[in-house]
Amino acid sequence: MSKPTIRQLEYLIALQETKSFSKAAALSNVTQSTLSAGILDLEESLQQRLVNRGRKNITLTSFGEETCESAQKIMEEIDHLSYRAQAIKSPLCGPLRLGVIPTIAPYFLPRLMPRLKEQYPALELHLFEDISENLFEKLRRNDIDIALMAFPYKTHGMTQCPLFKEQFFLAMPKSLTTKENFAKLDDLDQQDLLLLEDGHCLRDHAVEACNLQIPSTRKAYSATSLQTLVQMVNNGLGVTLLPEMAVQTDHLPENIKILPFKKPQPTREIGLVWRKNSPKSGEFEMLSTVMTG
Amino acid sequence: MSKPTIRQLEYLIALQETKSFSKAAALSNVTQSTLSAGILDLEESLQQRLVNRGRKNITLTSFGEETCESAQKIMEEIDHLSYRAQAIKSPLCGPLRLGVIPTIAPYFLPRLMPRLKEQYPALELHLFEDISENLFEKLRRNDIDIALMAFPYKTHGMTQCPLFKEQFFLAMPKSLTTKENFAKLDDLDQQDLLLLEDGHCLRDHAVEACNLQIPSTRKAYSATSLQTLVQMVNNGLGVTLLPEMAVQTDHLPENIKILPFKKPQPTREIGLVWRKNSPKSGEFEMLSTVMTG
DNA sequence: TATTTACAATCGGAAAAATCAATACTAATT
DNA sequence: AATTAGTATTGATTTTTCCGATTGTAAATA
Repeated sequence: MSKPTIRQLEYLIALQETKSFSKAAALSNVTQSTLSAGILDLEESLQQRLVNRGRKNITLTSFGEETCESAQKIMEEIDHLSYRAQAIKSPLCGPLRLGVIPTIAPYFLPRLMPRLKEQYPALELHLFEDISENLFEKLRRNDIDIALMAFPYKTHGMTQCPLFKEQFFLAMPKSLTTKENFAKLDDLDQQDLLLLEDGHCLRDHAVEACNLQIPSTRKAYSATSLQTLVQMVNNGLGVTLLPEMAVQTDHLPENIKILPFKKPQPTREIGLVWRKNSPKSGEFEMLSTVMTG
Repeated sequence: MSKPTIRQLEYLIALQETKSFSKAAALSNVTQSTLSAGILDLEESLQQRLVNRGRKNITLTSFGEETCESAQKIMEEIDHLSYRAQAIKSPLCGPLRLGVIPTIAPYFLPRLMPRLKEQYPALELHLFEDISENLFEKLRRNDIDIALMAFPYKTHGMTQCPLFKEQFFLAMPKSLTTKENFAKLDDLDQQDLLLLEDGHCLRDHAVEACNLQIPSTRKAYSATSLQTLVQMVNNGLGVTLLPEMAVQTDHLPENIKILPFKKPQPTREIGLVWRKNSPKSGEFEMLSTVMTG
């Protein structure tokens, strides 16, 4: 009544993948006899058949499938173990798939990349620009390792790591001059507020921050990027909210005037999101300090 | 650069528990030299120190702790594996800790136990009666294996297995005679509705079902068990809602009249809850069929 | 029907590993 | 300096793993 072996569990996984003892053996880099014996041992130690040995093709029993799932979990955990051991010695090294929302990417990445290159020259950053919803889905499916996005956003089963808050500014055409040097939230719904199209969290956060009811008729004015939005404001079509980083970085057109808000200032929070069980969690913490620093 | 061994991970866990190579060795039923070599091998294969070897006492490095957590997950998964292999051959056998809420236990268990004894004579049922909140906590802490309770109730990270719905009946003193043979939900807030004390989900479900605002002043009337509540109704102190099983089973006092509700009938759902990753999930499914059948 | 094919199980021996018992080593304590 | 309390090391022994060759068996083919 001994315990299953990691090797035996590997054999079982290979067997499930190949549905053949000989192929599974090749996959596991052992001879067929070894794998056969290994599986028999496993069945012996569990006192349960794992494989239906048909003449033409073999299948796993339902308990075999169940066992295989556990085996995969175990192998995954072991891989994580080894990965982390490696990552301690040379963290943030090799490929890393980073998702970024469109209202952050063009402003934050140019600042980030040089610093990252300097501190972690071996890091291969693969970028994916998409809206929060899609990034979240990509995270869940392990299509990306980590996402840079704006909160509040519910990310179940993930770790959220807030980096910093930034305030929104009012961008208006110079023609709409006021003597005021500050905008007030109350003023907003009286004017033509231009927003990004649906799906951009910036839109939601702006709406939320300003406590506005946006009638769907306004959708006619929605734009697909902040740059476009700025152009629309420049042409006198209305006003909009711009996040701090867009104001600092963008080469803004002539005809645009930026006003800060009086308190309460509308803000959004920028942060990282990753799967709670990611083996790279430790490295992501380090990444976050590069991003805040 | 080989892979960690299950045995090595066991050694590490023993080491964390005992903080001593010799004691850990004894715990693992090997000699001190074996365990020492095992840990060294593990450190070698991960290329990382796992143990701070102080003269007086040893500690795990932070990576050692991290590795130990993974090791525990792995061991747990392996235990599950072995347990399930065993459980297939003789399911629902041995000790099982079942939590039951007080508004179900006295009515349902007398019906359940004989059938359970018949179908699974080797099952050792240990019963824990408590309110939903505490049962949930006991589940989380693995103080019980499974709970029988009433829905809706949010049980995060658990599997809910609904068994059946039961309707509520109105229990009133015979003195309050109406010509009606049915009660209506609208009638309720005009009368003295007696409820269980706070914490009982029956109270919440009744309130919810009847769409009532219960002023806290009514608390004066609250009782600690359905039996007590029935006595209060019997003494003409008011009316109450009783679940179907209480009506069917209880030897109700003379002075009480039971009325069914007109549609929409208020109901509650009875079901099982267990940890999603419980190795006994398969057996619990079987248990549920005994309970519905 | 006889033969071939395809595949898993089994066997015996060799290589690798895990383990033990004894011993060496090291720092703190007496 | 001797003792103590702990871990590391060593060499022999047992156990496990693995290979290569062989056997066994049902299906496919001739």
